[in-house]
Amino acid sequence: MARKPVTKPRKNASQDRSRATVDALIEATARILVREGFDRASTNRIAEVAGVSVGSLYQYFPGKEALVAAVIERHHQELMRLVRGALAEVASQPIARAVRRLVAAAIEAHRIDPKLHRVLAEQIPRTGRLENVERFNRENFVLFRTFLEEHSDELRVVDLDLAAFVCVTSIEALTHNAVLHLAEMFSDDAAETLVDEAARLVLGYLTPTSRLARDNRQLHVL
Amino acid sequence: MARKPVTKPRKNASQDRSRATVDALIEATARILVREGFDRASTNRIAEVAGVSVGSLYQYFPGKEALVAAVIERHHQELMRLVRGALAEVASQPIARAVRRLVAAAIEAHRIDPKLHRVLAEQIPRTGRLENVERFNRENFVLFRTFLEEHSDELRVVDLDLAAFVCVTSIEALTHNAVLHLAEMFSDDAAETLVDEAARLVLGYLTPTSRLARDNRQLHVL
DNA sequence: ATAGAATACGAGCGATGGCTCGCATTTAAT
DNA sequence: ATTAAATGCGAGCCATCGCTCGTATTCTAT
Repeated sequence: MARKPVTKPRKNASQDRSRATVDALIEATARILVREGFDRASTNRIAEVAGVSVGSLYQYFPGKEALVAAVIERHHQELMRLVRGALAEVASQPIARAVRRLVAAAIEAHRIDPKLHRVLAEQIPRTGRLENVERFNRENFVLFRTFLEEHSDELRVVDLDLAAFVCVTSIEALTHNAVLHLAEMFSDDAAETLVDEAARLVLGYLTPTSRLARDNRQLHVL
Repeated sequence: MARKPVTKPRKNASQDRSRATVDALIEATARILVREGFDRASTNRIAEVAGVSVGSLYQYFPGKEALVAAVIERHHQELMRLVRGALAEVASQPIARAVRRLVAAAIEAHRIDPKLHRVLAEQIPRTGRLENVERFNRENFVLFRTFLEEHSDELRVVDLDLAAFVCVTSIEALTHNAVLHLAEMFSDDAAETLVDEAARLVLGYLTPTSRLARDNRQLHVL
């Protein structure tokens, strides 16, 4: 096929080549998922879009599920980087400020790649090996629970597990629905309103009324 | 095929026969969805389980999607019967009581057929004709919004659309996650705790602090 | 009893999808 | 330059799926 069997030593090594193939495959999977949906994401099509043959695909991935799982994994890593960052940054701040920041982070996270997020949430069968979506929320739960522990003196709730469940579930659902249903027309303005509302929701739930009133006053001053 | 071409006039009429076929098909679809998942629910398999031939299936349903849609529809009718009932019953009560009752209804609804609910939520591609799931939540939103309107004097929120979105989303997510993740080991006791928490969450969000304190006192007395 | 309408049947067509396997090309080592 | 390992290729196998259509059965009306 190569007219001139070019003897010139080519570029980089074999490990790089295969890595590129793998990356191309994951990227292609993501693109197809976003642009054509889960159903149209056949292994043949993925390979084609990746500019790679099906055979190569099966050298690196045991099947379609693994491809999708890789996409999910990559996406979740991005999200968690954001969330973890916000949590660290906020760990020692008063709870009112902290919660606001965390909600903001949740929204940011959902705005990273909304279309992909939507496909993953709506079209991926959460069956077999693809139930990892749950693990993702588990991690959020654990992180938020430790956050609550460190602020337990500011809270009125007793059962921290329960409280973490309530908060994480609510925030996730709110941001998720907001970003996905309002879709593209989700302005920075709308985002701010949502942060206010969500923060008020979980703060009212977490903190004693006295503290809530005081914090509200302080927030308005700032 | 019939050994004795029994001349005895049989029972009921043709309309009943076809109705039975349709019912059997819907029921079979639901059963397969629950027991084997969306992927294994092929039209052939559905017909087989329904004790009916594929041909008959296609006389009453234009395709697989329609079958699934019918199952969804039936399930949602049940849910909405519950929700609507609770809302009517509670329309004129003070908001603290009302919200508690509504949350309780949401949980009841999710406990009707959790396994089916789970499959519908997790495995059905929300694409094409099957996006009706969203319409369902739309209705909840509208119902709850009018509820808020009628209690607007008891609220501190200004934007009722926004408030309805926050409440419906949170309650739905909480009950959904609770019932599905805790699965079978979701005792009546756990349900009660959840009602408390969810009610506290949205009441704290909806009502002014003064009213909240007063209502809490009242609830404890009762 | 008979005819025609309604209902049911199920073998099989055409399409698609996941995946394999034998062979080609590229790279690294000698 | 030679060789073996690594990597890539893609036609095509096999299974499944959604769905059609010609035929058989049952029901209603007369």
